[in-house]
Amino acid sequence: MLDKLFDPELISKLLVSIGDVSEVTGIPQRKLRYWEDKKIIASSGTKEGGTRKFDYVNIKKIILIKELLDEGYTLETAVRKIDERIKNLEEAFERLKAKTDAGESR
Amino acid sequence: MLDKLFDPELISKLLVSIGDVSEVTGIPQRKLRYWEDKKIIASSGTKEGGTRKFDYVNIKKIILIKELLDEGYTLETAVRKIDERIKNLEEAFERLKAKTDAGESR
DNA sequence: GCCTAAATTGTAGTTTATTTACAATTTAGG
DNA sequence: CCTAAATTGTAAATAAACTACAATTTAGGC
Repeated sequence: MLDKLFDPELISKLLVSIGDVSEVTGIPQRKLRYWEDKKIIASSGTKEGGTRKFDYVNIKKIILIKELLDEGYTLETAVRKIDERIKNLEEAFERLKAKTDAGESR
Repeated sequence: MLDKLFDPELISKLLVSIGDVSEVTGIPQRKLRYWEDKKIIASSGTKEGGTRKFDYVNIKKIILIKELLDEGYTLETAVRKIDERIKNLEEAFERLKAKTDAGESR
């Protein structure tokens, strides 16, 4: 039972405002916008002319970058170092979503 | 590896605006506010005089209620029927968070 | 120490999103 | 048809976020 607890389909649809991402991660909004400009992170579900929204994977990415920056890496290096992990995370997510789509309990 | 994929600590901090919850669930904003007035759902992380934010569990609850309403149940009955499931969901969440806090990998 | 590129930050003015608080309307069942 | 539950409408006010300028700070190389 426990209906899946973590429903990847739903989790991937949870979009968080920049203000709340800033609170959760401890990264200032201004810096988040800068990182997005530099294509380091991406906002999603943002409608034309609307406000930014970040999803779970990108928020996780922000947290990982922050950790490496605190360890003294440059932005570029930090991003490169977590690149693989993020890729894995995304793929694992997609696999889980696909599996859910493919039926199973409700 | 795959650093936990679903980090319950993080997931429970993802707060979604009423507009986005409305989009995800298909329930009009007006109705969500009404349900909150009736104490059926709760918004969290809402700062005094600020805007509502909904967390994963409440969004899941909204979806479950919607399903039962579509099956013809009244609001009250729907809520009563999912009550147990939601309680289990919350508890499972807390257990997972506690386990994460208690150390383990990073 | 000085120079450069990277990294971060500041903010005014504008736009988008949400709120409250009033009330009206619709729906289901006895 | 009547009542209570359920839903909906909206104006005016407020909160939150946006952009687009540019300035500042930091880290390394020489």
